[in-house]
Amino acid sequence: MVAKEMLGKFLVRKIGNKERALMITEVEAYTGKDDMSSHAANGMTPRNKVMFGPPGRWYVYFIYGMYHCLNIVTERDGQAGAVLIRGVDGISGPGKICRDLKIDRRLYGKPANKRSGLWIEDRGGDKNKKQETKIKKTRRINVGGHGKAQKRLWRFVLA
DNA sequence: GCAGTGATCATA
DNA sequence: ATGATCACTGCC
Repeated sequence: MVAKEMLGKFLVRKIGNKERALMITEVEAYTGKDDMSSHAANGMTPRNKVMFGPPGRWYVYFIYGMYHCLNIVTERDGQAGAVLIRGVDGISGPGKICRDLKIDRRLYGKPANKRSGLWIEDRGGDKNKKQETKIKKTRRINVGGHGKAQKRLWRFVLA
């Protein structure tokens, strides 16, 4: 699973001429119709369609009337799947990350690269391997759905 | 524990 | 057009 490989990498946000790089500490994986807790569980809609597209693009959605959440598409074109970035160094909670980094629907469907102003860098080197042992797996937070999907250990946290 | 808040989606 | 739901947060 791609999700845990993202732990320890850096989320870099460019605002104006300033860059902020924050280590990713908490993620959750979501897939498609085999995952009842996923936005993509019931097929493609205008909101989730980027999840079905090629990987490496941002899936940003607005929720509860006041927060955005940031995901990156991870599965091959045609296969729904994304990883929700729930926590970075110094900020915990997907809503707060988007608020602090000024992430909103304008990034929806944009690629993760410098051009879009939001991307991921691997600055870890060998450190990542040591962190492997410190990754905790838990159930996902606040997901709907039922049974098996809720019990999946698809939340990964860096200790 | 739960209110606040509005887009999204199924239903019609 | 309407109503239920929601991958959240902050305050109680």
